[in-house]
Amino acid sequence: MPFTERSAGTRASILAAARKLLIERGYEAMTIRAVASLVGVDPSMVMRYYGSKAGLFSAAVDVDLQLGKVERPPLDRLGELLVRHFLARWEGDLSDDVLILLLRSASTNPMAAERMREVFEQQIAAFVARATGADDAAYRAGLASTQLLGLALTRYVLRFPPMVDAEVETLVRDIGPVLQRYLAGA
Amino acid sequence: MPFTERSAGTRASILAAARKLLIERGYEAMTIRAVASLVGVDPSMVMRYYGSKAGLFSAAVDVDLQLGKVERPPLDRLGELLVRHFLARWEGDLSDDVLILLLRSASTNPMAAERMREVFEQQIAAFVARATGADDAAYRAGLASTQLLGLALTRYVLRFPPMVDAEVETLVRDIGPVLQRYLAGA
DNA sequence: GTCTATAATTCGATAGAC
DNA sequence: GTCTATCGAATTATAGAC
Repeated sequence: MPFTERSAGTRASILAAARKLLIERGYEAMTIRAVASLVGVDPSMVMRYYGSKAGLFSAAVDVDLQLGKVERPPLDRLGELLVRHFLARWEGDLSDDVLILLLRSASTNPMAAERMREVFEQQIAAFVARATGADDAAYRAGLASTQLLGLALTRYVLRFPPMVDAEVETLVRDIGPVLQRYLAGA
Repeated sequence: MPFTERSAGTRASILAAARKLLIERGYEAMTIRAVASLVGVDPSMVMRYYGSKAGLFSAAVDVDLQLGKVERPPLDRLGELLVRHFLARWEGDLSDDVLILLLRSASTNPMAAERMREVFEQQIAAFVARATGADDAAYRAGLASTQLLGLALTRYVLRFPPMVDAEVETLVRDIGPVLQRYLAGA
């Protein structure tokens, strides 16, 4: 990389600003100019660091679900643990979780949709296969994804009042068993 | 309406073209120019008929879930009937169902997200209240929406392979009971 | 590394001829 | 009703001075 030590901080700030704009207003509103203005640098710097708007976007939506943290789960509590894991990530500072912004972008941006499929295959489906050893792990992971992404969609993106108002423990109580059924049910 | 008989066909064609572009490429790509070009009329005609891009968009995302067709449902088969109803709508020509394009648009467009909340309250929550009479009908409708929208998202928008490949009857078998639980469970 | 200046597009919207 | 012409604004991206 032809960049010095000094630029590392600016590069990280640009990435954070890009994520912030992506989350708040979507891909098309994440303009090079807006990102640069948010960081307080010149737009040409953003181009220099990330090559193009697409390059910046790609760097911004690199997501790690950290499902490794749910390692060695008891098979009969898998559903509950999974809802908790995702809700815990999402309930903090939203800027921390890239999955939400990827979700928002994926509806209108082919690059984001492709990345979404990669995340599903390499992280979610792989986790389910590892944790359950089921022969239909991919389909089970798919079912679980419908529920988890549907929850993220209605609570954080579409903001349906009943889903926004629901307590975390209520959601764990109601959705946990469904995930359990999808992942380890008969 | 200051428009003649003759214009009705063109007006409908414009709306269909707008929906097509919205589904395929999202809101920002649904330019007045692109819509006009698709129909084969002058861009100024689109402006004349719908006033603005926002006006065209509003007209394009007017959605009726036709939940009236699921009237008088047996309470113990509510979940199955609902999955079937939505899958039947979605499995046909996608251009027919406006909910998918509204879903795609809602992630990046505030107008679409607001419309989505209206659809939820006036059609889904209202249906659940009518069919179950539950005192927490709004929350139950919210839970059901997470599952139904999550299914639409992964199968038609993100196109996760396991969800795309799944047979309708398989989905009804696996997701029906979950909706049943959300809508009429203890 | 940082900036100015600008090229090259594309868009929504308007005015007005016919 | 249909069209041409165009304005004003915004964007990505590049070239090049310092």
